[in-house]
Amino acid sequence: MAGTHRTDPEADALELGAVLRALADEHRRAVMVELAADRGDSERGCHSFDLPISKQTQTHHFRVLREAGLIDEIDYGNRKGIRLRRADVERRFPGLLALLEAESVRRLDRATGD
Amino acid sequence: MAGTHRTDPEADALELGAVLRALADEHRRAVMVELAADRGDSERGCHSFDLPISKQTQTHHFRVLREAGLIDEIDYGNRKGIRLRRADVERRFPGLLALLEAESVRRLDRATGD
DNA sequence: CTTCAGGTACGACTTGCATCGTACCTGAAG
DNA sequence: CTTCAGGTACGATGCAAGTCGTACCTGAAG
Repeated sequence: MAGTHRTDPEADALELGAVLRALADEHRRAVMVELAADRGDSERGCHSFDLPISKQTQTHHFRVLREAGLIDEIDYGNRKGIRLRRADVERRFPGLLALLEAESVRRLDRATGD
Repeated sequence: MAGTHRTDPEADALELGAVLRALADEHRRAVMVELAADRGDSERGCHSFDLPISKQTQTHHFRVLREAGLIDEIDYGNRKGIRLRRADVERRFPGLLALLEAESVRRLDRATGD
């Protein structure tokens, strides 16, 4: 628990434009859909999303999500942790995470039986 | 009432990605914020949004909104009408329009007293 | 120490897209 | 008919952004 938390914008300073631009990208949205569906809000390694892109690009995407105020990045020096800012996002944009969670269900439905 | 309605995707075929990409643009989001705030859902001319862009670009933006399934375009040949697909959007993405309406309130607050 | 995996910084490349110029269409008004 | 405003089609342009290559840093394991 020696991680340094990096939280960019304050809770009530989140801008809708930045959030929507962040969610417009397919890979970033995939990350947010997974995070929104995990009700436990467990800290996740950025390696656990299986993104089909290079690690430099992943760094870029997680930075965008952090600067939009959607996630925290916990820096362990060597590793990095990702955590959804559920309370802040839900307070500023109530219902947004529910939309992403619904998308998760929709994807699972498409995966099993169509 | 001789307008030809142009409705692109069916109600349950709206894709979250297309919707978020459409809302990521500042001008398109301004249009949607106004539409979401108008509970009367009156048909509006695309001239009534005071967008600081050329008419060709406006044509482009309204096309994106229509293809995303957010609005209908009523073609009068000479003119054009814009109408929010409130019921369809609300059924497919419950809470989304509320987020946009909240943004409208936030903008009004910023305009009057900060 | 060396080695290695995870992550970042910087730069280059490429794609997407917002924007507009030109030309054309449509319907209404003179 | 002509004129004009609203709208579209097509192409060109400029900029933002996603992507990756190279190099470097950090901490853990041998």
